[in-house]
Amino acid sequence: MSAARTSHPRTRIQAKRRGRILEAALDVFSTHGFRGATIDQIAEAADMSKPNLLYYFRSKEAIHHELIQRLLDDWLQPLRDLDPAGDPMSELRAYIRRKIEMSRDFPREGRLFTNEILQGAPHTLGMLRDVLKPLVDEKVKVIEGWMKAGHIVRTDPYHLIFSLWATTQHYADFDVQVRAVLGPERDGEGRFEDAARFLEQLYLDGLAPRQGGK
Amino acid sequence: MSAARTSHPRTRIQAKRRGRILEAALDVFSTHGFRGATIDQIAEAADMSKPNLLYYFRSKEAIHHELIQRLLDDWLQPLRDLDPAGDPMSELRAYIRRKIEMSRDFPREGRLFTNEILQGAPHTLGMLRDVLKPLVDEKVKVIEGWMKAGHIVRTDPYHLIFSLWATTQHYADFDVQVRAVLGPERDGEGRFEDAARFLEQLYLDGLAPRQGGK
DNA sequence: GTCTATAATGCGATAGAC
DNA sequence: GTCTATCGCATTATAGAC
Repeated sequence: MSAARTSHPRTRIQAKRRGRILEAALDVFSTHGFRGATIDQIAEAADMSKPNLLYYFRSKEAIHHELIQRLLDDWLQPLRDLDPAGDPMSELRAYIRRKIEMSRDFPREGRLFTNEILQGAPHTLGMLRDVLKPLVDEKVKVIEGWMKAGHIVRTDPYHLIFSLWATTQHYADFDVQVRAVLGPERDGEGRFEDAARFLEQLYLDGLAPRQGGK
Repeated sequence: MSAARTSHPRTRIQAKRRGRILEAALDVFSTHGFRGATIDQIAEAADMSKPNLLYYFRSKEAIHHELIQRLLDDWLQPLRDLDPAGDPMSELRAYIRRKIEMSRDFPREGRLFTNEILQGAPHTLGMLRDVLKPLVDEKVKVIEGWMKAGHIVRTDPYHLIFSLWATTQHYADFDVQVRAVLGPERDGEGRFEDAARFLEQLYLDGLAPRQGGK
């Protein structure tokens, strides 16, 4: 069969090999960026020859494109899960927990996106407008609802979301720096738990309605 | 004279040309990363030929190295300026303001560092340990002093600093995303002022000592 | 489907004239 | 100091045998 290069492989064996390539590509793209990554590196990581890899994907760009598309949905799931009917403080706490867990368990995915955005989102700008912005706009309305109901203090909901993204994503993107600063004496997975606790305190205290109520 | 390649050019004309190269290189490295940048691009941006550029710098890596070294000091200045004798809330507010202004006025410098850290700090790891960590350790002690004196709530000072870095740096690194989400209707330099106000509110309210005491 | 070989281009760096 | 020309290697992608 000669349909290996389509996005929808017909056979199980093709799906499996494409999956192995994507897994290897995630490794390489996330640490070297798109241009810094080479097909050779990806092929070696996927344990196959370069021409063989290019039998499954038309080009380096095609691999990157499919990777971005597949991962964006997962990446936004915590924000999608923000429940308008839930208790605001519990929802925020759950969101922070989920995002910190993702930085701990899937740092490569985060770095892939950061690399992409940092370089001006050349392959992703359309998705930012068509997928990301509508979702954020929707959740901003949820947050504004909580503010009007007096459950959390009034503030700029867009910048609140940016701030949540930035603080949680930091532990994936700047992992090297975080570990260098914490030093060997505090090295270990505990930093993620410490981060979650700190961020819960910061956001939950910072957003709790004031007693005096303005 | 044949000393153009040393780090300390003797003549004014050499310093000027090297400066023009570094300015162009900042542009290119900050948007494409080290490996994504080409000497051709830098040379064109500096309006000189590639061999001419390589007369002033031994190699692509030498340009990058000097850029990182020159900028790190500026980059850490706001943290250095954190005054143990100052009012904690005013010091934090000033720090946030300074960092947001830097993201607005010097976004390329921020992206240069983020690119570098994201890729595992291959050229910078030593500086993180020798320069960054000692400075952070020193300022952590300052913050701990404020906590013990009851001026701000007790929390993890390392993660507080990470959080401040992440939230302020976000507006340089993720500028494309921020603008895509805010949309054309909120596009304009106002986003930096909005960000500063939001962050002041978050941190100052979140860190203010509770009325009931601990 | 997978391989070896190689085409085609991009890129860092140098040679050598002026 | 600056240029044109070019070397040498890396890298993307393809050709064609098996």
